[in-house]
Parts: sequence; C-alpha cells; structure tokens
Amino acid sequence: MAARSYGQYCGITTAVELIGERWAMLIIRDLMVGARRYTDLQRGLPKIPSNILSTRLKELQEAGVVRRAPLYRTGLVYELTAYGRQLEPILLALGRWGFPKMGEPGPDDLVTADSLTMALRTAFRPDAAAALPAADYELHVGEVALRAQVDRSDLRIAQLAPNPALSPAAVVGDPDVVFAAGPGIRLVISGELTPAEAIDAGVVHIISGDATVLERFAETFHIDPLEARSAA
Amino acid sequence: MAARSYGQYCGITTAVELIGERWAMLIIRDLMVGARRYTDLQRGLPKIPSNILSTRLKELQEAGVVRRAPLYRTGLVYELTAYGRQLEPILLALGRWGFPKMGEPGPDDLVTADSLTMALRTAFRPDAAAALPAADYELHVGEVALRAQVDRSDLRIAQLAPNPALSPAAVVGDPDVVFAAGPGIRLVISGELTPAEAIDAGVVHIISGDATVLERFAETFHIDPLEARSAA
DNA sequence: CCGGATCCGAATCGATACTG
DNA sequence: CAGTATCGATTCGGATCCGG
Repeated sequence: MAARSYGQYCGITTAVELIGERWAMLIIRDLMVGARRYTDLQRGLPKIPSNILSTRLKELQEAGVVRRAPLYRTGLVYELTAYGRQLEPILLALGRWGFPKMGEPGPDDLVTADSLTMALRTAFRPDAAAALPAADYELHVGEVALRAQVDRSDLRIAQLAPNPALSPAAVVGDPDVVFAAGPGIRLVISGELTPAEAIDAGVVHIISGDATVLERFAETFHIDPLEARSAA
Repeated sequence: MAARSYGQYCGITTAVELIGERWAMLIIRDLMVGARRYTDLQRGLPKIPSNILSTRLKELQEAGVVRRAPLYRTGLVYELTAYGRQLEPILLALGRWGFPKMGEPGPDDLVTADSLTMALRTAFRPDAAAALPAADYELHVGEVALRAQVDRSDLRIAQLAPNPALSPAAVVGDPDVVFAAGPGIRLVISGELTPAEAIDAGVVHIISGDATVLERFAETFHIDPLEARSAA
C-alpha cells in the first residue's frame, strides 16, 4: 500500500508522506513519551478507529519511525526508532505553534496523560528553569495526574494516574506543591493570568503544599502566544 | 466546515488540525518562498485537484495561516500571515528529517522551482557558509533554474526559470559557476559524493564557470543523513 | 488566462462488531 | 491483548465547466 504520492521529489514532501497521514502525528506524540502497547495507544487516542491505528502502526514501521519490541514474556510494545525520536524538536515546535490557537476546549475534548506530558515539555523553558531553584510539582488535570520534577535545565515527568504502570521509574520524595487545574491552565502558561489570579479565578486549586511555588511553575512553563519561537 | 476533530485539548493536536490536512503543508511550503497566485500554486503542485486547493486555501485563511492580497489592479495572491511564517523553522526541520528517506525519484516525481528553493534553504548551513568566501551559484535541475547567492551566513535565492516573473528582485552580476544537476545532487548534499566525484559520475554537469566553487557549495549545503539535527 | 465551482467515481476514514 | 472484518459516511482525485 504505497502512500498516495504527491509526485514531488523533495524532503518536505517525503516527510509529509511518511508522517502526514491522519492520526500519525498523535501516535508519534504518545510514543514520544515512552513505549506503548496497542491498547495503551487506544486509551490515549480514544477516538481513533482500531483499523486506522493498526494501519498507521504498520506504515510507521515501514517508514522506520516506529518499531515493535517484546514486553515481558508475552505482550509487545511499540516504540520510536532513533529516526522517529529525531522528530522530537519538530513535535515540540508544532505544539508551541498550535498553542495560541487552542481556544476553549470543546465539550468532547479531553486531556490525556501523554498529551499533557508533551504539553509540559512543549512549554518547558530550560533557560528560565536553570535560573530558578529546583522544583517538584504534582499536577492534576481531570483524571490525569503527573509529577514534574525540574532540576536546573532538566525536566522529568512521571505519570501517576490514571495509568502509572509504565512510568519510567518510581518517583521518590514529596512534591513541593500539589495542585489541580482546568483547561484555563493555558492562561497561566501564556502569561494572561498570574498564578495568584488563576487561584482566585478558580482555574487552579492548591491541594497541598506551597502556593508560591507556582510562581516558579509559571516562569518555567511558558509559551508566549505572539513570539515566534525558534524550534531549538 | 469544522475540521474533523481529534477530540483532544492539546497544542500539537491543534496544530495538526490547522495544517495537517492533505496538501496543506505543501501549499505552505510554496508560499514560504513568496506570495503566489492560485494558478501559480496549481503549477507548483501539478497533482493537486483544483477543488482541494480551493478548500485548503479557505481553511488556511480561516486558521490565520494564509491571507489573500490584491496584486496589481486585478489579480490576487495568497501569502502567509506572520503566524504562518512562524512555521518556517518547522518546515525546514521537516525537510531535513525527510531528506534521508528520499531515495530515488519515482518516474512521475518532479522538482519544482519552489520545492527546490525550499530544499536549498533546508540544506543551508549558515555557520559553515559564514566561514567561507561569498559564492554565487546558478543551478539547473530539469526545467528549473535558480540563482543562489551566499554571502556570509546569508542566503538569497531567485528563481530564473521556468517562471521568473515573481522573483523577489532582479539579480545582478554573473554567477561564479553555472551547473546542471540531476536528482543525484542529493548525494552531494549528503556527502556521499564529493563534487568532483559527482561530475565524474555525470550527476553534475558544469555549464560554465569555476568547478572548484562546487566544493564551497557542498560545504554550504549539507544534510548529514545520520545526525539528529535540532530544528534551530 | 485567472480563479475558482460542480459533478462523480474511487479511495479512505470512522464506527462497530468480531476473533485468535 | 492485539488486532481483522465489515460497511456506511466522508473525503479525495480527476475532469469538466463557468463567469470575469
């Protein structure tokens, strides 16, 4: 099943033929967080038809972007190849580019653990973080719970819920702050609301810990809606 | 006509909904070179159905990526908005990413002026160029003829043929070298062939000027097929 | 020529059901 | 868990047509 060709001999065209089909980028986004089983991908992309997921995974393997690997004795996972991982800066740049156009979530829009993980990576500013003390956040959005640990310019994110099984490693210690947020959290990321204002507006709710640490959060995770940020 | 939603509230998803439809990226690629009329786009994308082009242009305007502008007294062009131009580093990074998978061109694959222009931008290495003397190349690939002027880390490309009308400005002076290349030029870009080898192999043919200037070309325009290059 | 709009068959996608 | 199979709903592709 050769992909429908655009009939052009060009690197951009080739890239789009490899990863431009519907759903492909979102599969790659989830695999960017870590290896995932078929059913993990289904949970993370609830609206993807099963046959499309199956087809895309085959195409992405054919393209050298994804590979199958055994898991335990029986079971298997899909994971990005080295070539697929090279898409990371592109995916992060796309996320920053799309951020200003997110608007309000539709009634059926949901936030998954993997999409939120990548959203935090998207908004992460290593340079800003390096100038701040280390911080340890626990963030709840709907059913999703993440632990984000920032140490200098290094970010590590673990998924606590709803599916902590495949998290990279056990997380030790206690977070500096535990907070819950709605979709309005994007206004904090964009700088339209300060953390204090977000708490007052009910967009963010402190569950435990030190609310002032959220100031650091807002500086560390930020996307300026107007600024053309290079993909670096 | 709301784009079919992926049902996720996420910047990457939003980006893909805005520019992920079939043909959209290639329209943007051509507009990245300069403003284009409807029929220019058709010529640059010979395989795009007219109704798809029309639909995409409407969607991209709706998305704030493209805008219509008057041209002369009658006539009109499509051009990227500032928001659309922010895609440039992403598009260039995608071109670099896809480059190693280009393989041999299919029998129906063609090279257009805009795709070749963007391919040169994709492969351009400002740092390498800055360390070299200025150079002025005239490159022919099939019917397409480009003039690429490199001065320090600055690259300017003008389209001489087949459609020089919309080129940004008249090009003055004579190029250092005029050469014709086939698709095998990618082996020079990748470093698999030196310019001398490419000439011997018939991949590159010197029409006039100094063949040794091609050494500079190979250093200036280069994509390492293995190296994971950041999108910066 | 320019800038599309319209029509229609072919291919893909989406939803659901089903299976080793 | 990891997919196929089926089938109606959409979209795409190719061609033609039309007003300026």
